[in-house]
Amino acid sequence: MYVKHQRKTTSNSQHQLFMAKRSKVNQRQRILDEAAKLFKEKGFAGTSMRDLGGEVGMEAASMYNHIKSKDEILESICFYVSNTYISQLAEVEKMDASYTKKVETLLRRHVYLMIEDGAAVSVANNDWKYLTGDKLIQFKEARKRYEQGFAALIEQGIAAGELQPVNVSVALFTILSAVRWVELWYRPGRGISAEDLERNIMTILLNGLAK
Amino acid sequence: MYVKHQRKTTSNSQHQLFMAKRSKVNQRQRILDEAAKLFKEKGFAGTSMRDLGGEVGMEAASMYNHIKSKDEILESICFYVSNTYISQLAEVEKMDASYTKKVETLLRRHVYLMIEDGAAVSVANNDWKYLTGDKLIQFKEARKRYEQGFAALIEQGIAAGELQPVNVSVALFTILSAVRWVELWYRPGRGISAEDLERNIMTILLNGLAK
DNA sequence: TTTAAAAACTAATACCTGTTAGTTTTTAAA
DNA sequence: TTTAAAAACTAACAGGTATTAGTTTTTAAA
Repeated sequence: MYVKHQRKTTSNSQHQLFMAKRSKVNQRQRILDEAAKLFKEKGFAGTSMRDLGGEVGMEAASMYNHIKSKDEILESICFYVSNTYISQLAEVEKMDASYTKKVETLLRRHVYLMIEDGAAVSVANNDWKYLTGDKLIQFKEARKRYEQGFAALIEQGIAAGELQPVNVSVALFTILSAVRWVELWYRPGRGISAEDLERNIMTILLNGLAK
Repeated sequence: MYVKHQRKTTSNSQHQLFMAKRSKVNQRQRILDEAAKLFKEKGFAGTSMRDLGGEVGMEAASMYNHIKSKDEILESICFYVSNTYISQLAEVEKMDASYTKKVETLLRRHVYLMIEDGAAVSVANNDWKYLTGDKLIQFKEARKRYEQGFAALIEQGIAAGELQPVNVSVALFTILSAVRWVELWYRPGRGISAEDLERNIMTILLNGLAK
């Protein structure tokens, strides 16, 4: 996560086939991953560095060889999520398709990230408020950018007659919230596959519950 | 809130027209109200008793004349919300109406509580995890009871052919989540009235976004 | 095997936490 | 005006917080 799928750079030394198992970047990543899980479970303020150290298998103080501060951990997680969302928006905006299709695609990716990275998404959704100073401002701006881009798609869909003429803000937030339970509820093996889950959500939001 | 609309009991002494402005119950209620606002804003773990005292206009220690502990504040808020939800469910279950109408009514009341008591609902939604021991178990049970009651209405609606044959759990959580943004977003004077808000949400969830 | 950097440790820092004890002030009825 | 209870206060507690400094161990290349 956060530096997703970053692979070991094969060294130019022939003697070294694999990088150290405990390289700086990997340990940092482990700390971020465990932090996301713990923050999701107990909240940022409810998680101590000693808790986190316990989970990582390291003294709290030792983690400072890999991270700058507790705040920096939160920042890394939050901006990984916001950057991912914004990239997805940018990709969809470039698509050559109907607005319905664009909304559907963006929503699908939105849900997909929740399934893939539930803990990080949860932290970005719930603990962003503990960001401070510039970082707080930047995060709010990023979120606003995503929301406005998403809203624009809905608005254009309505203007083109593809979507119901509902209040755009209400539609946007209803959609974005409607999928938030995924992060709380979904676990593989809940009796429903990720595909079925996506399809059901799409049906409800696009076609409604009533017959 | 929590002891909603409890009115001053007119004393049997004729000399006393009004109760003291700072009676024990009122001060306690003020503490609970300010706590709900603060917990919503900064989280339970992120709010100190000194923060709360500052907001109430009282030393932290002085509040212990009115409350038992910080945990008890959280319990009062959470159970006020869960009790309200469960009463609403019980009322709707007694109704003589179609399942669509029942689902709609329950959802309307659900949204109404969010509009009326956003801070308390927010705390019950986000900070319940800081409840401990019995209280945590009881709260989870109450939530489960509400969710199962709500799910039963949807299930019966599907069985009666009134609602789309979607996965009941997905429908339930999509609906319950869909309205959660109200607590984060809605403020009177946002350019949309509570009635319009309710109507728009109902339209999207019952009829869908697509035309 | 030597060497030096990286990553772990222990100990200590200054500060913040919820809560209690004891005291003073406020309130409201006698 | 007296009295007693209620509600505020100050001071202190024991323990938790993130973080730093200094030291030892581990790692991996020379």
